[in-house]
Amino acid sequence: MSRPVRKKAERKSPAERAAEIAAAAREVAVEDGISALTLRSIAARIDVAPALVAHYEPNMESLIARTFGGIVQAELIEVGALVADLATPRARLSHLLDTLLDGTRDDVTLIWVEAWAMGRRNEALAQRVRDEMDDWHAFLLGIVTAGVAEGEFETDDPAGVAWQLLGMIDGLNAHALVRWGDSGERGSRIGHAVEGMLGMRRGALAVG
Amino acid sequence: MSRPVRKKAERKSPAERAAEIAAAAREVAVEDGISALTLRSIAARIDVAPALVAHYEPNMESLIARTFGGIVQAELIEVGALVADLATPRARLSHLLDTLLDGTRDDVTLIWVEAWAMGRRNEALAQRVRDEMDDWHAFLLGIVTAGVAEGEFETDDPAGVAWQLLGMIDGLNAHALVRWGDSGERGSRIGHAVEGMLGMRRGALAVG
DNA sequence: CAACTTGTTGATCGTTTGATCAATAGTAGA
DNA sequence: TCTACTATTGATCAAACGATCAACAAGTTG
Repeated sequence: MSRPVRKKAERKSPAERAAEIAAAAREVAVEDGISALTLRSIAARIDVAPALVAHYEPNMESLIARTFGGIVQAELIEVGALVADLATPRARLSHLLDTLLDGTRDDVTLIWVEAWAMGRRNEALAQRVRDEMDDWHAFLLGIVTAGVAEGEFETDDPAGVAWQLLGMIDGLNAHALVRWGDSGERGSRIGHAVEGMLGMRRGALAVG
Repeated sequence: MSRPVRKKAERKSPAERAAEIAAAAREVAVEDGISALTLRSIAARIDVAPALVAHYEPNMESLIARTFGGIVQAELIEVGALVADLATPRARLSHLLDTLLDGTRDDVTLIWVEAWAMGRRNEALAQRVRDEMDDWHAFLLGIVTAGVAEGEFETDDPAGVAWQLLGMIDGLNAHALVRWGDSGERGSRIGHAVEGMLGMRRGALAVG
């Protein structure tokens, strides 16, 4: 006779409850991916009736899209801050790659991979994915163009290089979702490829 | 009063029926992804009762895993044959990249992306994904080592380069699932990166 | 203190899914 | 021809999903 005991949820202001639901959704997504986002999984996490979650969201599509956006946006800000203080574009890029490929971000990688797939059935999510990819591209493009301006990098297609970088990072991380064990080597492998794209001599990226 | 009309399926030998079901599953997966593989979607395609599909498969997990394997294996064989006759490793690699990044293989890309995500809930699929990735890696490794032996490429970590190549290809293709429009540029962007990994001078990959 | 507003819930609906099983109807062998 | 075998099916189940809505109750206002 041990049913889930929930008396009655505390009454909160709409803004507060909406924020709580959004936070719960982010937690669920980080733990089990955005494919695990259901009215019931979110409601259970904050010990609330599923209908309440539905009451605060027009539909699941938009909730998934917004949750994806929140997580990915936060990561971009976090990573951006982590790199902002470094002296040179080369150092920023090198540290960025080390950070993104250190194998500790599989939770966010899963979210990206699921988003690419689910985006084909959820247009709101697809639009959000495009927006966030644009933001990441702009971030990388900033580093690349700065490096070109300072003479560290050399390319006639900075935007293309930025897309290429993003593709490499995402692809290697996606592989790690199923292939364990090689996380430590992910970062080191990408070096020469980046040097080739940016006209650097071999090993120049990782130095110092 | 227009119900789906199906009298009774023609009686076939187990081997024949099993092959038919496998083929139907591959068709469904290529059209709508492996997430669309259900007893009912497969049964409907060959105009058969859903229970018959279940009768031929122990469970959905293995059906999905085997269907994934069949599709991906076929593509590797197809692409391998497409490139086998070319004279030099450089030509093989160049043509391979052009082929895989020409934007005409989104169907298979969707299957890969879904497999990385679904592999976390379907161990049989995850194992199959690892196996197929190993095969692709071995294929790329063969080209790289041949190039090194013939003096076209230069690297002290051919296996790492092969993984890197695979990651780049998959990442760029995955992006295209949501970001259309740039398919024509995918192939051209990867060139300098590859040249950097393989110690080639700029532009050497694409020549002739 | 009464009336009103509204945050919250249980109940319920319609779908879709994988799975099981007794019953049916072709097919081959005696 | 009769019998044994088995490929195939309809019916059905439980689980999980998004969604809706009348009803309840905790605040707020007058």
